[in-house]
Amino acid sequence: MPAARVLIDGPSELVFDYAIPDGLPVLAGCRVRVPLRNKTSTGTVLAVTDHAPADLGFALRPLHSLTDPEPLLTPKLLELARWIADYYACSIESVVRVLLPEAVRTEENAAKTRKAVVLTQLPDEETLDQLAKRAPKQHTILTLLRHVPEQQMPLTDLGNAAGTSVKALVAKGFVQLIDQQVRRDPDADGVDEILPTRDLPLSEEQQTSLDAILSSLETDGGSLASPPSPTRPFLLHGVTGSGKTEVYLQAARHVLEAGRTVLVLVPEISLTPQTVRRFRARFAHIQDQVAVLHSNLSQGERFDEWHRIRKGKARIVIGARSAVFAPLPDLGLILVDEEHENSYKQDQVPRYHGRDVAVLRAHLEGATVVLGSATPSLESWQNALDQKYQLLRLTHRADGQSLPLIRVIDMRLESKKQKSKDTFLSDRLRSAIDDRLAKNEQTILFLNRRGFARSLQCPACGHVCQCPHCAIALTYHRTDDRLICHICGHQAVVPRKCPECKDPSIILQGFGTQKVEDVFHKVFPSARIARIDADALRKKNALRDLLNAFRARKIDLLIGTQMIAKGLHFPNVTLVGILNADIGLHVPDFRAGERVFQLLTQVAGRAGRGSLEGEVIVQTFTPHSPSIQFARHHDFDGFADQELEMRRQFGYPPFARCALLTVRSTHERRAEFTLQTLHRRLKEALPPGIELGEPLPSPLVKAHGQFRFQLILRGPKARALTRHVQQVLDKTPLPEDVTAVFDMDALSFT
DNA sequence: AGCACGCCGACT
DNA sequence: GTCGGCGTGCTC
Repeated sequence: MPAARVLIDGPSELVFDYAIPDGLPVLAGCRVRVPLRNKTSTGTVLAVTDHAPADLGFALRPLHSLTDPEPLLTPKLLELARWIADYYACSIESVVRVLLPEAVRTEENAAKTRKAVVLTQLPDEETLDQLAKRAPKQHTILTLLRHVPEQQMPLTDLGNAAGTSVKALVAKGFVQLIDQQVRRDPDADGVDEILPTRDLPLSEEQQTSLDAILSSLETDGGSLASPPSPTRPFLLHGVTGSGKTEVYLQAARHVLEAGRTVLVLVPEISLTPQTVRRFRARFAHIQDQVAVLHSNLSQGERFDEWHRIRKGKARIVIGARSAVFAPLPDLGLILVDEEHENSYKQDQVPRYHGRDVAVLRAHLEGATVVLGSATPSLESWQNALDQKYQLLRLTHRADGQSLPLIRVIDMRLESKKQKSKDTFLSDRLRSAIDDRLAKNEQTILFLNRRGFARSLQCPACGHVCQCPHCAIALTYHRTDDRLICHICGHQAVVPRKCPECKDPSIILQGFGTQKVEDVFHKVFPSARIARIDADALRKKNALRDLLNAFRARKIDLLIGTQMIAKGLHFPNVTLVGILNADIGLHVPDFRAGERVFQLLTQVAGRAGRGSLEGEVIVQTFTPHSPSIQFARHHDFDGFADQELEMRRQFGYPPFARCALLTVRSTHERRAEFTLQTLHRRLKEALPPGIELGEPLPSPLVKAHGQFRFQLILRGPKARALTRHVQQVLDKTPLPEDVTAVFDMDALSFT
């Protein structure tokens, strides 16, 4: 008898086999109801076999029924899940959980309905006249219904007092009450009005890129007769403002016209609304076919969007990382915007990289994948150099503007000149801002730090206020007048005197967006200044409102963190100031230089996007660092060359695969000892080529009340690395209260 | 001896 | 997650 392997719903990872009753069309990916002990549970079929496993020693119980007639997961998505489980050393169950999120599985989230009144039979004129006199309310409702589309409207739209009148009309047989399905639209409150756009004329480079993408779509068919064959992924390297989006949009149009579907990945949830709007505007005639998928949707929204996508009602899906699993049928094109962004890597199990999964999914589905960036990751860049990816380049800005002029200011000289230790505004930047204010042009100031000031340090004894749960300094937040830990959120009151030496002159160190804002109000009293960072944006829609105000030129000076580095397009911005370019350059991470280069390039790209020329002023204490110098000359190739040389020399990615094994526990000794044990076992029978790092305390020794120890593994082949670690973990029971975490292709080493 | 409670492993 | 078996320990 055939059997089904079923993953039971719920937080546990139970997988059991069930017999399939005769005639029930159970396929892998189906949702089923199964007996579990003396109850009924729901679950997902992972696989179907012809015969039950032989050595069980008991008869399989038969599964009850299918919840949906068709499988919710396609064989290709299940294959993707198996690959991810294998590659990232996690259970297939954990991957299926992501493929088929809770909100999508839960039947309570199924279609939301509301009562609607529908006109069934209009009474004759005579009756109508009578109603007008005797029951004017009923008459009004009938006349209303006559003139609305489909002659129906939601009950609530008739006002709260309509109930009795409607009841009377139902009794007379003129109207009926029905349950109307309502779509829970995640973008509903974001849409003011969408003005349709048309394809823009393309530059020569854009046209060449588009042609290459389209020809790959043609050769790989999409015809039903021949299954599509995989094509090489494209790496679209386009300088900031070069019009990558226009290439995406036109490629998407061709795919949609060919009857296939499009998946668009953006690095952050906050970037989805603007992308959705751009696609809805371009595809205005089918704008209800645009769906949004990310982890901030409500359960209902998620349910509706997911099922709309699976049924082919939504043919364009836009979302963050997890949208890579969108159940699109006939997938033709995957666009990964800002492919270098680290946020594509999930920092929980399964620790997959959205970009890499996109490449694999495209391969499995015979779709074309385009990775776009102004600053490609060195991993993707090396793949292009190796001809694994096909490189497409946009070297000019679309509007013919030149890239902004970047000036580097040596803050060491500036400090001497101004005779102050915490200078953050150079004379050059100050006069540049004055100049823009006079010309009524806009400025963006970028600062890579949250909060009012970094830390609270005693000038007498050097004591720094630290978080009791995490080994980092607390950050002072002025609006709350509190110290807050940026790792765990712990809050503390500000001490009046030093907790160590009782000196009352404890002072604030460093500077954050709030302090910068304060100082700038004093230096530029006439300027309209606003601040954008995670703290200022707790309110819903705060980001959208602020950006709208900035676009409408109600703000002269925008101060912000990372957030304003990405994808924003403001034609009137002619000056971008980077206050502290060094931040992040001195962290213990081999990708530090790459991150600073990316950040500077992206932020600088916000300047001069309109008809006016842009200028960028970079303040730094290390003006000669390669990241800063190459960014200054807009020289991605030069940066990549020297950075790749360094990576090759030291055996870092992309020339080796790199993984991180972390052990956590509330007991410091237990965590350390467990990692040492794992290290010893990993060392025994270490496959050739794998380099095993020493067990060390994590750079952030303590976080969330747990002690962390880690080791780094490197090797030429990801699979060999994963397999070895998996084998050791499988046969090493962990002590109580100890967790081990394996992160393949780790991007963060803290 | 009889019963309450809580831990722990099994659930196909 | 949830059920039930079983051991512990307290009470009748």
